[in-house]
Amino acid sequence: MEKVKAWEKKTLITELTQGMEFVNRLKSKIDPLASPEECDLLLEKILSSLDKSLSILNLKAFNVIREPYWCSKNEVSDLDYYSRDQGKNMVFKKRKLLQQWSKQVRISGIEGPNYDDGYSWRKYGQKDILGANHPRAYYRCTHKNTQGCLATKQVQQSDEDPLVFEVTYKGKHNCKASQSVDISEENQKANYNKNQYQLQKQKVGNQNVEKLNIIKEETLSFTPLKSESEKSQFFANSMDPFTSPITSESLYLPLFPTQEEELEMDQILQSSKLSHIEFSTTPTSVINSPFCGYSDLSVDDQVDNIYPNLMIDISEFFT
DNA sequence: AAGATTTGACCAGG
DNA sequence: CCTGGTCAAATCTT
Repeated sequence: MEKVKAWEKKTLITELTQGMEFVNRLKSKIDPLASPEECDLLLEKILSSLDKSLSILNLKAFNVIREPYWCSKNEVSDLDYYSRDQGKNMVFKKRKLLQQWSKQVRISGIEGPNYDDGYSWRKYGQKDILGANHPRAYYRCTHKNTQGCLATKQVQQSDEDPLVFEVTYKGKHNCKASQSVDISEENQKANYNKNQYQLQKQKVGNQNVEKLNIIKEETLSFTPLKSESEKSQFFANSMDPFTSPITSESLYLPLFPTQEEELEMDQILQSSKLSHIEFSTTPTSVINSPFCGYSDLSVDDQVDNIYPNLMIDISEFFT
């Protein structure tokens, strides 16, 4: 127990210190020589540090607040940034961006990309990606033509772990079908079971029987990725605690706790006074969140709204 | 026959 | 010119 607390404390301090450093670096970058890309990257790093810190405090508020999945329209978000006009003067600009976010899905078996996430997709392309062992598949919402739904997703098998599929969603569903989709927890379980059944059916049909169970689905990032360069950086840096973007499971993955530490951490979480809270580690719970993107409420207000009886005592992290 | 997938061609951005 | 994303004709599946 104490060991994990020490580890949490150390990580928390590291993250906050890191965040401060990024803020200072950003502060020094806001001069005529800094590029908007540099500033964007630093901002993402700052948010990442704060998010990780919150995760360590067992308070994943940002994962709920920043989750764009539940928005009903295919909105584009504005990215504010500084650029230069032709006279090389710094000017303030807004860029329209299609919101996108990614997650990783771990399964067993070879049918990973076909797992059921509650929406119906139509594959429209596949591409070999430079430096990747596996091709990237492109899907769009089945209802694009009938209802003009612009949601798309990309699925790519991980190089490091063939059981992991990286899924990047772009845009949000505005089709009727998606709005009526019930992605409650029970329904998700049903989807998983259905998936398992289909996998087994297919494999048996191929005379290649093996145990096919969905081991785990884990959301690694629901962060809206604001540019292609950041997106490519996400995967490149996803195991780097200092450059990876905000991740809902960043508490675990980038910091490489030992198995023993992970086990103890689970015990802590289970015995914790916060353990009754269901955190949004899958779209299942996230999707029922009343929040959509950023709101005018402060973080405190939003947390209070989600968990009205939540009392957080962080002193134990510093004992 | 209708809908979904495959795959080479095309296109835009860097 | 290279790369990633999309298109669309051919093919496959239901």
